[in-house]
Amino acid sequence: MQDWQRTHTCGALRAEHIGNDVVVNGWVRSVRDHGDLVFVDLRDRTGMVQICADASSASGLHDTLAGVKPESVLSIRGIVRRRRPGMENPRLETGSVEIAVTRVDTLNQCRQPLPFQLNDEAQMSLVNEELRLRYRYLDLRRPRLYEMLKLRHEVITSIRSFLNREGFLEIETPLFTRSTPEGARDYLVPYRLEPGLFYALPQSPQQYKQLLMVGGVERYYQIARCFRDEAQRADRQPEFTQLDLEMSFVTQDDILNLTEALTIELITTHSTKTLGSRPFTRLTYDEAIARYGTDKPDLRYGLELRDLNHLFQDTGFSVFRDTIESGGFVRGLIYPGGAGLSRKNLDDLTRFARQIGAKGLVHLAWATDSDSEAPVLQGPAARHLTADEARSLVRAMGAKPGDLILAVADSFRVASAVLGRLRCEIARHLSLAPRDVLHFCWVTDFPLVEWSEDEQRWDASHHPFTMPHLEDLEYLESDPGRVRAQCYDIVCNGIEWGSGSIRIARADIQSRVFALLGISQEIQQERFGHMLEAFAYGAPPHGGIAPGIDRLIMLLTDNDNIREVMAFPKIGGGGDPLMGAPAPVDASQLAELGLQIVPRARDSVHGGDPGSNDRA
RNA sequence: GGGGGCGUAGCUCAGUUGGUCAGAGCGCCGGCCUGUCACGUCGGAGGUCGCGGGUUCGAGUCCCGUCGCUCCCGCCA
Repeated sequence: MQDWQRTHTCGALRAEHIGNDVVVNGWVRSVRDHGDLVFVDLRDRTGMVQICADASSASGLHDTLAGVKPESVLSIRGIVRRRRPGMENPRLETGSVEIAVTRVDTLNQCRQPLPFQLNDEAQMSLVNEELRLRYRYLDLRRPRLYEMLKLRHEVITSIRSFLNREGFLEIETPLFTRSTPEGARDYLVPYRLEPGLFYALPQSPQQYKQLLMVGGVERYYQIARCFRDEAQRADRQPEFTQLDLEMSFVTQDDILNLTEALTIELITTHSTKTLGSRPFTRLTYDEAIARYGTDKPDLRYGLELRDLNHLFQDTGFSVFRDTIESGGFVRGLIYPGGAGLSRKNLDDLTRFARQIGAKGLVHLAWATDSDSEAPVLQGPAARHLTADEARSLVRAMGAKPGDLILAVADSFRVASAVLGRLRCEIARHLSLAPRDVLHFCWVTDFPLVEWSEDEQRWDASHHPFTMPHLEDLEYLESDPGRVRAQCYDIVCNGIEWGSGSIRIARADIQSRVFALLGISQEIQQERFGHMLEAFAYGAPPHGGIAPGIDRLIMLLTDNDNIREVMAFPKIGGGGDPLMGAPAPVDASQLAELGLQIVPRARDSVHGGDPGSNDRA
């Protein structure tokens, strides 16, 4: 053992170590120089301990210590001693003791100044994220980041332990695979041996896991990296991690029950948060849209949507009547206590509704000095409603005096979507969602296909291998829109955490679905021939699910930014400011791959702006 | 592809109608300080106001363009 090597970790020292001759290694968090007395806080991943030197008892060492720079790496030898009475620091685990230094080894002096003050959490929460990611190795020294990485590791460990107990095999699948034009844009990898051919990075291991089922594995899982070249959001990254799992000889309920048991174990083990419901609430897709206006409802609060068509069939208010006559819907939502909202607040809500696609937003404030027998409603639409209509409206909505009733008249889809978004907005304004509750629910029975206006064809709402409900099979050709899929999402607090389905394991059904999706025999064979062929050799009934690991850690740590729960995330355009990726490659590499770069018409390939953001 | 926000010292920010507006806090450098833990205190250095162009006697400020980050819509089977 080298004499600089530690005998204890910084965070481990306690009163019981008083008198011990110890060596600790770590990073300097701060230096407090009092002239003839100097304190250094030394930090490793286990915690922090105070080092103390004074001029009389340790003169050369005192000078060394006083000159050391924050974030330098030191080895400190010394005697653990009790702090003087009144000088204990209750905010430190090691706060009852300190180390009286007898030797200082500077293992690595830190260059100054630092790009940001990583010992100041208040400031770090404001520091430009690109800068933090460019110096991610410094950012990661913050205890908060270490705790996140540790939690992520422990959650994944629990997942493995649970699924191993349940008889699953963890199996790796290839990262170099073939492009499938469905779904998101692929990341492509050129094939050197035959220019013009490309691998694609998998958007998910979907096809491989199904082939594992055909291969008789029966229970598979993987902590799988997935790649999608799509626009980013606060909760999306070009590469992200899913718990991918698949099971054979199971029904939808088997998968839901297993996933639910796993989820409950993860939450109760790794969080102090309360589960919103046990067993998890189950909603069909139709119910979710009808009650919450979205297929990923936040169930931590009520505020359900209501249908109002039956009240306004013959109303004199033409906006409502015309919508209903032309097959549309009038739907409503309550803003509790919202009658007192200012004109500006109401304008903001209306603008918000328009932004999402509503033609307008009807708002009716119930004056507090009127009762439910003769409710006085105020708002631009109020004069169009009869007293009877006002009375039945407040009853149907379950409103109270002082509430604001919001209504949208449009197609069922648009009215629901707009009010669903307004529902979240209202809950945010009123802080209705408790931070310490995780309300998981299942949303089931999604439509198998959705009509795409853009492409004028039916589109798979999950993916083309999703099994229809057997009792709906007869409508597959005659009325595709009413066919429900054996498909499910697990949703938590308004966030889609994972989705899955029972897969089609019969070639005849698969062909009918492909036909519905407008995928010709030729295309079927070209793109999915390997799958169809596999299914013709004895495929077991199977299905699975893929919950997002990153999103789970976000939920557990109250982060709304996915970059905060990954060690080395990418910034907006998919760039990595630390590695400098993506980057140009040598002409010889391109030549070997048979690739030629065609500059964009607008600018040169690397015609960036030299004044900003260039790396040292 | 579209919309909003941001870009001034190492970091976080202020800078009004264009005219001592190149500023603050923290950090950094130097001095002093024996009980601090957001140490204190005295002094100092540090700026192509993202970049380019325009208007003007004069631009951090106004206009045009551009680059970057960020949030949202589209997109993400």
